[in-house]
Amino acid sequence: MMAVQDEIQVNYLEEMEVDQDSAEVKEDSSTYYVEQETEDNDEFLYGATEHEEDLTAGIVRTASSSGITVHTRETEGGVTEVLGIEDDDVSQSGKETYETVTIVPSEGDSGEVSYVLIVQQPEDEKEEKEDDLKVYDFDEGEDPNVQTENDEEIDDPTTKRTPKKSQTATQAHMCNYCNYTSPKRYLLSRHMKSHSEERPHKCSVCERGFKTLASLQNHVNTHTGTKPHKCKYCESAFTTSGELVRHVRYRHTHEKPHHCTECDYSSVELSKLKRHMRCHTGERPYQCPHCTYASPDTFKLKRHLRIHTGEKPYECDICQARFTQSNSLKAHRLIHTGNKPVFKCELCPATCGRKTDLRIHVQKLHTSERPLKCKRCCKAFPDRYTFKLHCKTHDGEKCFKCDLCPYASSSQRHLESHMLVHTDQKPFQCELCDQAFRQKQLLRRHQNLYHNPNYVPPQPRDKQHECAECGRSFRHKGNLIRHMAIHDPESSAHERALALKLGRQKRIQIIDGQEVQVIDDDEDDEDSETQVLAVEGEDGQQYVVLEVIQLQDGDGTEQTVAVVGDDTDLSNDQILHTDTDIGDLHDPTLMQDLQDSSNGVEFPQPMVQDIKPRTAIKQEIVTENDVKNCFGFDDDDDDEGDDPDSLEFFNPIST
DNA sequence: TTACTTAACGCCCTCTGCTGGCACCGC
DNA sequence: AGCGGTGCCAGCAGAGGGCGTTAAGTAA
Repeated sequence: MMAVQDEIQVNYLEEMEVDQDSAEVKEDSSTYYVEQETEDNDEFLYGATEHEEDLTAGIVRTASSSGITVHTRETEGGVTEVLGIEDDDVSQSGKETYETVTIVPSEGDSGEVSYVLIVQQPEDEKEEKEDDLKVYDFDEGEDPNVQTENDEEIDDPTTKRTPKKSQTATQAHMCNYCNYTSPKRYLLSRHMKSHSEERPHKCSVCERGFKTLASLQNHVNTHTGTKPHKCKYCESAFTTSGELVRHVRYRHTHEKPHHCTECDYSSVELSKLKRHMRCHTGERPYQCPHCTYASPDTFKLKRHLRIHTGEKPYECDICQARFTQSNSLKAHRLIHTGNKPVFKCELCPATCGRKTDLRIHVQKLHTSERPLKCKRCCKAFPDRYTFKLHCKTHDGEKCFKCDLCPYASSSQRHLESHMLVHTDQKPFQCELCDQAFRQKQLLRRHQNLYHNPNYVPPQPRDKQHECAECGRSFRHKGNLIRHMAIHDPESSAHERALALKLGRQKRIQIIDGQEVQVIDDDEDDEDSETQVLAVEGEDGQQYVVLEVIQLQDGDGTEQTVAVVGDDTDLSNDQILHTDTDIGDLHDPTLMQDLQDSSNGVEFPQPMVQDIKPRTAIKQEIVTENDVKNCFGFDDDDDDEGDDPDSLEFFNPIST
């Protein structure tokens, strides 16, 4: 800090300091932030206004804050030069106060380079200012210890040096270390204690020292628990009367004399209002040394620094998880206690664990900028929730109808897949052979079967559907339902109706004068294995039933037929070409997809298309006897030997 | 000169809101 | 299997409340 002294001797006008790290320009107790320059040359300006102009000599910037405007210039060498400082109030009054300043590098004790800002006063003000300064001038012959303290005070960015402008040189008693003056000698004497680190009044309990007897007495009271100032509204008690008064204002009278001029905020303490004002000005005096974050107060900076230090002072006593903030721990603890609050949505049955999540829920599901239109029926809905509710009304309804044939589906995806039949497109081409498919899963299954030697078909499922009457178990719910008819023969029609109502769809029906239900599968189970049936055709050839379709006779009556496949070249006119070949039977997942996508397809007549070896499916009318003969059908599936789920059994290649 | 009051600083706390990662679920 | 929607959770920051401490003002 001797550099300061030297400069003061030469050009003793007014000293300011610019710390290199924060580029912080301080004048007395007010702090003006000129600019912050980080390692990556990002620049931050904490001021109400900013002006930047490129000049050949460098970049000139203007930053304003708290009624003071600071003009700086960055030269080519990266040196920031403060050109001048303006008092906005004075400037507005028309009085020119533009000052010339220079920045002098100064090496501090810590090794960090600071800058001393020397402000050049205009000549006409200089004399008057110097007269004033004489009043507060430092005595060069002061005790060197005292001088050191003063240096530390200047180095400390939090140190305030508040001149009392109202005080004049006519007051008799003046402090030699600061601008304090007092008409009373004792007051100055008392004030001088603030400059001294001497603490003559020692606590007998903890040996801590205090400057005044009153301070010691208050401290001793903390040891003894003596709190003489008791609140008349509650049980609280305090060591000083000031604490009690403030407490009463905070807790009981809610008297808030300090009002914000920008908003309706008011506070008990002025310091709180000052802190509050930073949210209006955007002032962030506390710069993080590790990143670009700057905080409006010390606590936030301290809290923020934990990110860099990794400090997590809050530990869960149950699971030892650690947190940087106390409230994070508090929220975490609720997981263990089970006392999680439940925030119920007023607009739907949804509940959330936290208020903020409920708000997001309402935002996402119950607010929408524009109405949502149902693609199926074109109705519009105000938000996502009502839209989703509406969509459920379409469940089971085949809203997606083909324009070229009577096909209808409950899903847009299925309709799109179906349309490939009309366009004869097969977008999924096998890269290892010339096979192509209409569906992605068909290609995948094909590649597994023919190009992947490591492919292992999934295991058949357990028999999870048990009859409550006799204890027999079935793999498929449909079989159980059918089985239940044994116990109550009169209920079959009702059960079928119920099954249909529940959305379960019959996979195979043999129409031969009378309806025979062969097998159902679990529509509600995505993992359900496909019911694959084998039948024997009129030519004695065994066929595998791949799918069941509805046909219309000439008289308009519907007939259900089974689509079957074999491993032979087919030349029958009534051949339904699909992407499926016999190998499909190895892949139950694929078969499920196939049946899902073809279920309910209404073909006015069979479609005859190109036939390729191993990709042709022969369509046959199969009879009940065909099926029964083929299966040795005994009306249940609890025997592995005749289990229609058994792919091996139904694989025509293996037979 | 003393004792009390007031102002100011600073620390710690809570409440709140936003964000992003993650897991789960349904399509 | 992939993807989007959704809820849960941790991390983090903004804002403000409450109080301990100290210094300055002031009346007795």
